[in-house]
Amino acid sequence: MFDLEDCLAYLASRSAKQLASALEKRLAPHGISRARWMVLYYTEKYDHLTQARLAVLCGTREPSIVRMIDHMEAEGLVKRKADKDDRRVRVVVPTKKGQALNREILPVVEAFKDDAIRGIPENEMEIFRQVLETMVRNTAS
Amino acid sequence: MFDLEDCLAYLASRSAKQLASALEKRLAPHGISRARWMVLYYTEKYDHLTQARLAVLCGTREPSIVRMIDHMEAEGLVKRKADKDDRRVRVVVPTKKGQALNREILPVVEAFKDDAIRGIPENEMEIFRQVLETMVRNTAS
DNA sequence: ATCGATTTGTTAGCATACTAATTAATAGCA
DNA sequence: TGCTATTAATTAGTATGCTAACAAATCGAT
Repeated sequence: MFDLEDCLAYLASRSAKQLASALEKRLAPHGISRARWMVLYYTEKYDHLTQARLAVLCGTREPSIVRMIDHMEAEGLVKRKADKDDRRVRVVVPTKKGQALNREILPVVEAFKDDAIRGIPENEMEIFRQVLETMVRNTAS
Repeated sequence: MFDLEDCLAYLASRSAKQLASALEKRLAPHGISRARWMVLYYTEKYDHLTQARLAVLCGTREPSIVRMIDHMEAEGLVKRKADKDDRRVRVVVPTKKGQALNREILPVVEAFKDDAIRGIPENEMEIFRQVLETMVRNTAS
C-alpha cells in the first residue's frame, strides 16, 4: 500500500517547510519576512540586478517579484533605478536602510545555518546535496 | 563571506520547491492541485478525520484547511459530516467522485516517487532522511 | 455542579506564489 | 530599413499560506 510519508520528495518538502518557518520566526523580530530578506540579500550581492534575474535567484516568477519590490520600495528598503542602456529594465538596489537591515540580519541567518547543520558530518552533507540534486534532475520536465 | 547557496536548509527549500512544482505539473492534467490532492489522499487514508487533524497531516493551519475544504466541497470531492459525540467537530470524508479521482491519481504519484529516487542507493536515502530530521530538530523552537 | 481554560471550526485580512494577458522596448533577420 | 519575435515589467485574477480574533462546545479543576 502506497504511503506518502515514505516519499523522499514529500519528506524534503515537509522538512523544508519547517525549516523555512523556523527561520521566519527568527527574522520576525527584525520586522522582515524570509522572502523579503532573500530579495534584500541578492540586491546587495549583485550589481545591476534586474527583476527578471531576481526572480530566478529567488526561485519565483516575475509577477511575485514585482509586488515584493512594490512593498519593499514602500518600506524604504530598496529602490528601482532606470537602466541607461535598456529602457525596459529597472534595476533593483538597496537603500541605506536596506543595507543596514541586511547587516543586522546576516548574523541571524548565519547562526541559523550553523544551528541547522550542527552534528552533521561533512560527508553526509555532501550525500544530502547529491540526493537533492538527483531527485530534482530525475523529475525535471 | 556568507553565501546563501552553501546553506543546506536553503538548498533543501529550493529543491523542495522544484519537486513540488514538478508534481504539480503532473497532477494538472487531472484537474487537481498538489495541495488538494494531499487533502483527498488523507480523507481516504483515515477514518473520522477532523479538520484540525487534517491541518497537522498537511503541515498547514486550520484556516487554510477550512478554505480548502470549502473549495473541494464545492467541487464535489469531499463532504463535511457532523460528529455524533462532539458538536464542534466536522469530519471530512471523500465523495464517490473524490474516491474515483484519488484512484486515478495514485499511480501518477507513485510514478513520480519512483522517478524521483531513481539511481539513489538505499543507504544514501537513509542518510538523507536523517540529515533532514537533524536539521529540523536542530532549529525547532 | 459550575466556572474558567481549552479546543474546533470559522472569518477577516494579509503575504506570497502562480498563470495569462498587456505594454513597451529591444533584437534579429530579410 | 522595417517587420517579427523576444524580452522586461506590469496588471488581473486566483490559490494557498499565515496570524489574530471570535463563537460555540467541551473539558477539567475545585
